Amino acid sequence: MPELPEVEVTRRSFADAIQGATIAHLWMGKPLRWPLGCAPSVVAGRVITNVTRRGKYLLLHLNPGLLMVHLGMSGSLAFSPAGAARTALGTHDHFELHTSAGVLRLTDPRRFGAIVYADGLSDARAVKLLGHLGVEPLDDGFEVDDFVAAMRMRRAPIKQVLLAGDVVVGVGNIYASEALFLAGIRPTRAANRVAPARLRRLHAVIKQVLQQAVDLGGSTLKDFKNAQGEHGLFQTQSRVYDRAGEPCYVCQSPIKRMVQGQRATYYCASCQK
DNA sequence: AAAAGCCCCTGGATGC
DNA sequence: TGCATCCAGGGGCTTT
Repeated sequence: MPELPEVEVTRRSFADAIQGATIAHLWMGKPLRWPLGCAPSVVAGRVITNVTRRGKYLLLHLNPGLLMVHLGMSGSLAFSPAGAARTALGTHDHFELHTSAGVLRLTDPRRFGAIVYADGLSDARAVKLLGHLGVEPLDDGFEVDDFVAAMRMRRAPIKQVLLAGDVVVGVGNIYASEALFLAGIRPTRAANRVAPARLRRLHAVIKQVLQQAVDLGGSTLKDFKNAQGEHGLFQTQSRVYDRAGEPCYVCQSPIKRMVQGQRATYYCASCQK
């Protein structure tokens, strides 16, 4: 589910509401991808000072401490303001953070998601999850010359390099296919065999497509909703993702589907070289 | 160092 | 209707 746009849309949908709140109680249901890393009672009484995002991780900054939230493939968060009615816990609800401002709940059927506590960003547990991440594509630090240089060092298929997240973060399976289409690059092409001019174009369209997706509230393929329960609209704008056999909007040839690294890739064989 | 596979898990869609 | 198979927004870990 959640790539950078969905995670960012989720963040914006509850960050202001929960900022400044005091944690009353943390509840964990079935095990997620990793253990929380502390006793749930450890965070009780702490204040949530801010909610930020790094790649596809949401970071709840506590005073003191840090809760790293990852939505995996099927996770979503829901925020219920204090006093508002909320549904009973369901089979797939595996985390709740009760605060003075309301309750933040994680629903994650597949349980690839995670909630991990660290003492701070320099804590080993945070470094392990965040330390290797590449640059943020929507920040000023996403510099075109650095991007081109980094891609020129990699021999793997360019789509896999995008997904790996160590050059640039947040580009997942949907937006990798979309960006490569917009840049006219075949997903299987070795990154170091892509002409610099096309890499520069790729740099531009990564920013463009991610920003567009954020503006549209993300992609809702099956079940994505932000923390206010609203779904996204980007999927209606996708040029290639999930369009196998349908005509390319540019040249009318049928969009192709293939598998790279156990993930589906969509592309136009005519527009992408 | 980098690349390629392997899993973790559940549910929905599809096919026989 | 029932059962088997395939597929799904991720990514750390292990092996080459």
